[in-house]
Amino acid sequence: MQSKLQQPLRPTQYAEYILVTSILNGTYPAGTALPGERTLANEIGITRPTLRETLQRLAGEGWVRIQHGKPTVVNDFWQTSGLSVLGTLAKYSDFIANDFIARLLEVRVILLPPVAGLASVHRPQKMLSFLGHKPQPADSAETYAAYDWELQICMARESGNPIYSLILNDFAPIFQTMAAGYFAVQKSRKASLRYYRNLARAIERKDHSVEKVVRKAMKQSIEIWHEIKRSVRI
Amino acid sequence: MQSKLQQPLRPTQYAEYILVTSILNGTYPAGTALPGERTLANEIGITRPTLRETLQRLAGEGWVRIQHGKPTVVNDFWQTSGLSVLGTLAKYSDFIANDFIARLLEVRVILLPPVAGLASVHRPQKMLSFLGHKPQPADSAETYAAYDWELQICMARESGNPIYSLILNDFAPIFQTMAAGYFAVQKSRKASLRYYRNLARAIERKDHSVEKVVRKAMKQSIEIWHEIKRSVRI
DNA sequence: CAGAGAAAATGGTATGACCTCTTACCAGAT
DNA sequence: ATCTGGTAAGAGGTCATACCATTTTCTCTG
Repeated sequence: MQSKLQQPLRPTQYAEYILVTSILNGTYPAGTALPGERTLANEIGITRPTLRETLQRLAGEGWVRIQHGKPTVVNDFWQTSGLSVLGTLAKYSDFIANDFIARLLEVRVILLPPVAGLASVHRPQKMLSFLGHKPQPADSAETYAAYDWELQICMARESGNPIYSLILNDFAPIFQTMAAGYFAVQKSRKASLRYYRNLARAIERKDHSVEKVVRKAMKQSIEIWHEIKRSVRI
Repeated sequence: MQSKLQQPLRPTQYAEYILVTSILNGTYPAGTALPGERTLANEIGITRPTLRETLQRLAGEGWVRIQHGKPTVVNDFWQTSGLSVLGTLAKYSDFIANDFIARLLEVRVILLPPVAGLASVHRPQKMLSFLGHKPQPADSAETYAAYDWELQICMARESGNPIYSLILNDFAPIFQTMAAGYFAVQKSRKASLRYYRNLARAIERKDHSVEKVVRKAMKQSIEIWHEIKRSVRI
């Protein structure tokens, strides 16, 4: 799979592209020093202020460590970066992003059921009203993708713990790319409709079965995703 | 509680401080447009390139939305930011950070047990060797804080799912500030020692009791934390 | 040989000019 | 009166260059 279509990128975006790919492909290995800003800007073909904007941004994400007077060094972003790298990785290296989708879905199996449980206890009416206008069987993949994402956002918000919202926001870029392919398959849309219906019923029952319903649906979505990937590769 | 002692901040850090606090205290409400870069730089007392570095960084964290030609607008960071805001919030507004610690601990109760379970299955020997050199009862609070943090990092790394490491990295800044106060209390250190011992035994038993042990310890840590906060307020 | 100081390297900031995009406004055509 | 196109203003994007601050290295001196 190729990287995103590289339109005439702005200098700052081009610099980010060059730096990130160079770090990922080993041109600038973790632990080594980056060339000086002056030479680096010259190599990339942009000016130093422009390069610095990009460097500051990458430093904020944990890719590099900038220190006054010392050379800027490349980090092992597994040890220094936060979830925000997922967005950048999704931008510039799709093949890595595909590996991450499976891992992301695994995390979701752990995280979302308790979140749904909290939301169903704190704000059951909000959840039910959202589940009330679920998509129709004939709706497009985009409609399903948008609705499914909004449902997760809704659960996180109504859980009462804002941390969950922040985590979800970091998941957004990779999730969006995944959802397009996922909901293009009819089986996924059908499964999701069942999930939405079962979830609404569980919330109405108030018998703490919400977590089980969500966990089951999340596990099933992993299986469907793997099926899709298999069928695509053949 | 006051904000961190503001040393002679560098212009770029000063700008970040001004902007973040101004957003948090409502000077620049979410949804409104920020003053133009030229006037804003003038107001803060720095130059435009310097301001831009800060703005780019804040935009990367989701505080503002920058678009070519249009004014820069302030975001509702609950809807746009990722976990990385926790670090910035911890920097500039401790009172909010204190609210977050409780929420962060709640998330940890959900997240860490499964992570520990995965790590104990994938790399039991690594976990046991790490648990082998646990701190002594007489060690300092700093020693406990460092060890406890490294244990979490170790579990995330050995879980086999790198996403967990990224999440933990985002937790780091707030967790570090919390650990200092937490492990200053002897009860916390004793409880942790029991936890480390029980965890090692559970891993050796290989009977899937690891998750329960970790969950119990995490819940207890919340109780202890609340006790500490109560005693401090009186 | 050791220490102090100068020089080099590197990141940090400042100026000011110019380019590009977006928007709003206005004159002209329909 | 309405639509269309152009034009100007405002905002962000980039560039060029000079200078400041910190760190490191090397050299000179005692």
